[in-house]
Amino acid sequence: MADTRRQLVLDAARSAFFELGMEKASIREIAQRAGYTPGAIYSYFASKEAVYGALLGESLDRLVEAVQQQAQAHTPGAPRLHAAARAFFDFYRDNPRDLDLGFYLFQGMKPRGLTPELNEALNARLLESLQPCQTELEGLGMPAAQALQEVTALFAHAVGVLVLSHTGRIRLFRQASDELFQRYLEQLVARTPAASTPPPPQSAKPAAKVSRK
Amino acid sequence: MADTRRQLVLDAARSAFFELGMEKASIREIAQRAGYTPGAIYSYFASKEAVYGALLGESLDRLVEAVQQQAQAHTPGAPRLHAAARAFFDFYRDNPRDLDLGFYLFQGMKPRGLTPELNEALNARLLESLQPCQTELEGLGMPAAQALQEVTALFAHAVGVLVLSHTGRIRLFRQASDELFQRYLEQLVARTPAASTPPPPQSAKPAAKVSRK
Amino acid sequence: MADTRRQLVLDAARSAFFELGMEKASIREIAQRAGYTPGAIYSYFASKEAVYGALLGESLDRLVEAVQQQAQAHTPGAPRLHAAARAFFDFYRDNPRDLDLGFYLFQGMKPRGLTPELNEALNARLLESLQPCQTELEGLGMPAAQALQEVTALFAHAVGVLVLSHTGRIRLFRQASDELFQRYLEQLVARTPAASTPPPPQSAKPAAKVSRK
Amino acid sequence: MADTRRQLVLDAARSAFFELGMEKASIREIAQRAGYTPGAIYSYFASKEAVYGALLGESLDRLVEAVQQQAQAHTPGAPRLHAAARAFFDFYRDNPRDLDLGFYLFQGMKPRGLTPELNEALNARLLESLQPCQTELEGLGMPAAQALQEVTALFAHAVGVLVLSHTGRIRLFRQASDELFQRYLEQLVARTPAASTPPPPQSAKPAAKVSRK
DNA sequence: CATGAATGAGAGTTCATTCAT
DNA sequence: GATGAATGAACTCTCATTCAT
Repeated sequence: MADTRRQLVLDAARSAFFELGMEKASIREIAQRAGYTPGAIYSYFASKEAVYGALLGESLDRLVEAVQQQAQAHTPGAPRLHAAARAFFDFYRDNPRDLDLGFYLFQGMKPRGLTPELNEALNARLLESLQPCQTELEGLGMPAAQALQEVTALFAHAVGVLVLSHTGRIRLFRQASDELFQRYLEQLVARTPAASTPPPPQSAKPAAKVSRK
Repeated sequence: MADTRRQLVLDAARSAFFELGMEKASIREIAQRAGYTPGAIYSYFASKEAVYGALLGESLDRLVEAVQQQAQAHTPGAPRLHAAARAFFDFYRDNPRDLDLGFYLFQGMKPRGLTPELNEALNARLLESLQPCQTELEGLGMPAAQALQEVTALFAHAVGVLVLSHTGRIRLFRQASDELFQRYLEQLVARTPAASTPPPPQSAKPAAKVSRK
Repeated sequence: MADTRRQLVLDAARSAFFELGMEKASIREIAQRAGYTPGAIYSYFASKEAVYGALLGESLDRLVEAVQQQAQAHTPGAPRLHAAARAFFDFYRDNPRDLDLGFYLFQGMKPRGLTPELNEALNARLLESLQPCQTELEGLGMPAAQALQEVTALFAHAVGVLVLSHTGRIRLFRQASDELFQRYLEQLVARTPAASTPPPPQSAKPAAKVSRK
Repeated sequence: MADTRRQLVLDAARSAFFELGMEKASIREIAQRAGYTPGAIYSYFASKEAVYGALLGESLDRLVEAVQQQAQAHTPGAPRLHAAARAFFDFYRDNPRDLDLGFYLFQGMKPRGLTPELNEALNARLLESLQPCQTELEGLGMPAAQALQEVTALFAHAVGVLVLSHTGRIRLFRQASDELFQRYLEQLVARTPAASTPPPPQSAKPAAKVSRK
């Protein structure tokens, strides 16, 4: 019951943020959309920043789910790597406000909203979203350390292309972001040992997890 | 004379922004640092957003100069490509506030600050900063169209790594941004036809310019 | 049973007030410390001001007890006068928040919290706390009317020194509050007729009570 | 010109505070009385607390002046001591809100409004208001150290009686504050060596100043 | 008796911007 | 060109209190 109403606030916050952007999505605006008075918001969240922390948490949940769903829908090996990486990219391409959310969190948030615990949880979800790529790269015979490097580079490339696309700067170069990312993916696979050879029999030992140790 | 004073305001704005960040660099603060009262700023700039537009223009000027200086200091071919690309990357790595400036422009700015004319000028400078890379890739035998693709990807990759680094997210992966970008550069050179072979005699025909036509 | 719970709330209120001061000791805070929700407080008290009224009642109870205990522990006459007066002074010196409580009542409270009945009860307790001083002064041969004057002055002096001490203003004068009050006491005794002569045989007629008639 | 308007704000603040008390004298209320919008107040004062700091400063100025004026109107010695001490007492008896002002400052103010410099200045004024009493006591042959003790005690007594009077508690004792304070003064003079004898010829050496060294 | 949810009023403060002088 | 004063709208957040359940 309380969760339902908290969700109501969160939905209002998301809609406000998606329509108006960060600057205009004030507590007043959120409250109004939720059918509340401003003070009521503080029954559910300790501060405005906390609202955005929760919003980002949701966003990352959706991301993780999108990636895992796509990964499971494909066979292991290069196809599944493609699927996972593209799912990550497509998620933000199709939901650019979720990208904004992530940027905002790490730029403007005050310590109160982004507690160490929340930060930890958000980081964990981010790593989780990239875990399928790591797993597949290792499944293709890439050593764990190198796979981690490649995943990081993949993440960076995706973010870069998305930012260019989101800010419209990519038009300067008359390039399409999809193709750009696609080409990067193909180059990555080309660099991967077993990618062009038939995949080895399913390894009994599970791939090393992406983790901060 | 008027230009001198406008520059004074701009210097004050830069120092305010670099020290205090976007949120705290108010018109009041800028005026005070320039030795003016708030109203006076509006003699030189139409709005706060216009100030930041001008600030970004300056920033891109410095970027272009940094890249060209590094490019000229090296021999043509792969070494010069490296130099130009790294100069681009290092500029933002060493001056993260300039990166913020670029992001801010495309996220928070009202139309009033980013007029089409200014936008045009800013775009032109951005392309100019990447022109040396384009030139070198073509010098290494890469067709102009493909070189443009690669420059775009290079730009995207740099931005992605910089964002990861700037937001601290790269620590999650225990990776160093310099190495990450360096590796990308090496892969790019490896993909380039004449890069490992001795450079062909200086082409009489100048490389196609990066442009929006 | 209901009294027990009311006492629970009162204990929570006292701890909140003593730790956080008047401004920060909100109904929310009190409720939380009592293990209740804010609304529940209103089952026991009509308003926040009423809580503080009750708190002050308790405080005065403790004061009366402290004074009486000290007075009984000494022989009648000047020593017992000293003991009673000092007990009054020391109570507030050692518990400055109780002093705040008294001030708050007469400065910020709305009529609702300080009903005439409560006011009556609080006044009665205050007079009770000073009764031992009155009794002793009369025991020393001072006429009742004059003793009342002296008790009033003693009360005023104690309050004055306490306020100076509590607000730190006494430091301006490089004086110690204890000595200041002690000197006043000694002067009072010196003014009292029989104070230096042996006390007369215990009067059969009890001393006139401090009262508002 | 700016000073005139600052004074306007200060007058509005004083009237708001005197009529409504501290709690209800909000920035909005002050601004309205001054004919301003709330934001305009911050052109003159850094914070609400700063307004009250200035208000107290004014109050102490009036106090100092009242005391000095009364002192100069009387002959030196016991009469002038009486005059100065009574002027101090009467000032707060007749302007009880000024007493509130002083209490508020040292109880609730945040550091921002009560800077060390302001605190210093306020303390200096307070000492200044008591200086005439110190001077007269020394003129009556009292050693400087003892005179300081007596001035402190006098100050404390005055404050105590004023508080009792202001909070109405004095009625409990059916005493009049004026008489109470008057009697204290007479006792003080009686304790003073040369007070009943004709005053000595004007001392060439000026009396030691009340100071914190 | 107690909850939990919500209100409504108000708090202090900030800031880009305007405009008469 | 520059000032200085002021606006007006917004901001986040706090809190005593109410009331249906």
